Amino acid sequence: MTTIRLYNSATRRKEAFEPLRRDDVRMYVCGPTVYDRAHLGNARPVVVFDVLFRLLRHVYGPDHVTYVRNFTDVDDKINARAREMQAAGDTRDMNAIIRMLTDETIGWYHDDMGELGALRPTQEPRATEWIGAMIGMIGVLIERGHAYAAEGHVLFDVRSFPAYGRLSGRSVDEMIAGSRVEIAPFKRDPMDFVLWKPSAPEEPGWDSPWGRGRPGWHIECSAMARELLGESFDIHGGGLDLQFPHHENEIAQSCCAHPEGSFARFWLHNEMVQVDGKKMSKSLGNFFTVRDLLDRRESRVTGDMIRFVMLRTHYRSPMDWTEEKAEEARRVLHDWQKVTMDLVPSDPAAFVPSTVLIDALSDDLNTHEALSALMRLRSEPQRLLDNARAMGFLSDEGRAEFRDEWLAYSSGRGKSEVMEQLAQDFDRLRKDALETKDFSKVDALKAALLSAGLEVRISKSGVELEPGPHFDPAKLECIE
RNA sequence: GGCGAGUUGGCGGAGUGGUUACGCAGCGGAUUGCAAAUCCGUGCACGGGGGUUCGAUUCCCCCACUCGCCUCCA
Repeated sequence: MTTIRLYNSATRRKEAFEPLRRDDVRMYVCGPTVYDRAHLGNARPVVVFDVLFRLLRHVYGPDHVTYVRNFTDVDDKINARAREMQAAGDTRDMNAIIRMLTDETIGWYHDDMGELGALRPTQEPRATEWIGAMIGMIGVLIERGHAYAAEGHVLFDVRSFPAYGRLSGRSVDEMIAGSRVEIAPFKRDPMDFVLWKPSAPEEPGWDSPWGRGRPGWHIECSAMARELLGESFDIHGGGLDLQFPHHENEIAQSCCAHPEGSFARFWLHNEMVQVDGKKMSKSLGNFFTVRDLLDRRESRVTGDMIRFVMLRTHYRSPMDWTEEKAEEARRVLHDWQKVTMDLVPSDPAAFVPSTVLIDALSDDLNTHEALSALMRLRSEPQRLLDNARAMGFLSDEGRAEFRDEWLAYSSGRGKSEVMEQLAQDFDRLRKDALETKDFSKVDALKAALLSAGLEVRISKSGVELEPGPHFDPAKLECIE
């Protein structure tokens, strides 16, 4: 049996992973707040934890892993976006706008993350569908003396939980000393955080023992994790920027409401995506969305390419998105597509992944090494295909798209009479030139073909044309 | 200011107490009218200082720099 070793943020060590129950490995990952297209930073944990999900399924069996990732569909940023839309002339009431906005954003998210080769989690709960569980948990926290109501709010009393700050390695006193936030006057302690807050009449709100209001951000994960995974489960993942305060608060809420459980045993945090050495974030405005990248016609970026670039960097290191990395990914993936084009993927149930691949991934998700292992499999295309697919690359859709384009624009095989004609014309031109020693016409045509991204293969038996990594059909039209 | 992570060849990026992954680029060769593609070969490294050690890029200490969190954020 493969032993998976994972770096546990809670202990700051790489530890051998042993699930609580081998027949039900449980993982929770913080999902997006749905008010906008996912940017590249949002995509990183999706890809990273997708790899972990796949690895767990491989080791423990596909039916023995439960992966929960939430959608935050109640949040001040969503409310703010709805108000913006009203200001821009949308006449619907706020709740109607929000419903449309969150539904649409979730659809986009599924589309975009699907193109990155990410499997859907086992469950994707929406916060608004679990408000009752949140209210219940808040009630328990008040009963147990870990929370208090004040001016329509309910606050968590951080002083009631001695372990507060342990995950992120800080103490309440130090944080207060270095605090730069304004402190609401009704807080007993400056670090106390909101479990429930009142809603204005037009804002989304739910009736509760503390009046009409909405949950604070952190309680949803605690409540949904408890409902769907139980008081104790195996893995909790998310971006490093969530470690404090979000995950710290989740631990406080869950452990105080359910002291009989241990909440998550392994905490995994992925590092940030950077642009020009700075974290990509919405607040800095230096972000671009996955969809921007996929739709930018001239760069022709595919989901596989984004996935490749993501996994080329270890998940605990910051990752810079650069043109050079995208190009490397393009070149490698084009090659993989080409050499596996005519093969049929093995039945995933019967296929045994490469030991090197599994060993690499089992060592705290060394995806870089795993990709190197795939590259070394190039001389065995069937194994390359099957192993690459196990890593989420070379999907059926991507392969079909590649194959169609390749056949349409290569000579000698496939369905392209135009390209065949072009190759023959080129060959005749070249043979003439060999007689006359005047290569100017041949060189001009060759340069044009190459600049369209075609590979021009000249041999004694003739000329072959094939699309290369940078092939662009649009450029072909200029060629006479 | 507090806490944490990092600094590897031209670039990206693993890893290891001794024999230096891998990819790209570069260089040389085969091939070609010249190329492209392909194949073969090849040079280049571990931020600075001190310590432990027979031996450190790898362990320890100090310094410098970079990044992140401490406020919404994946």
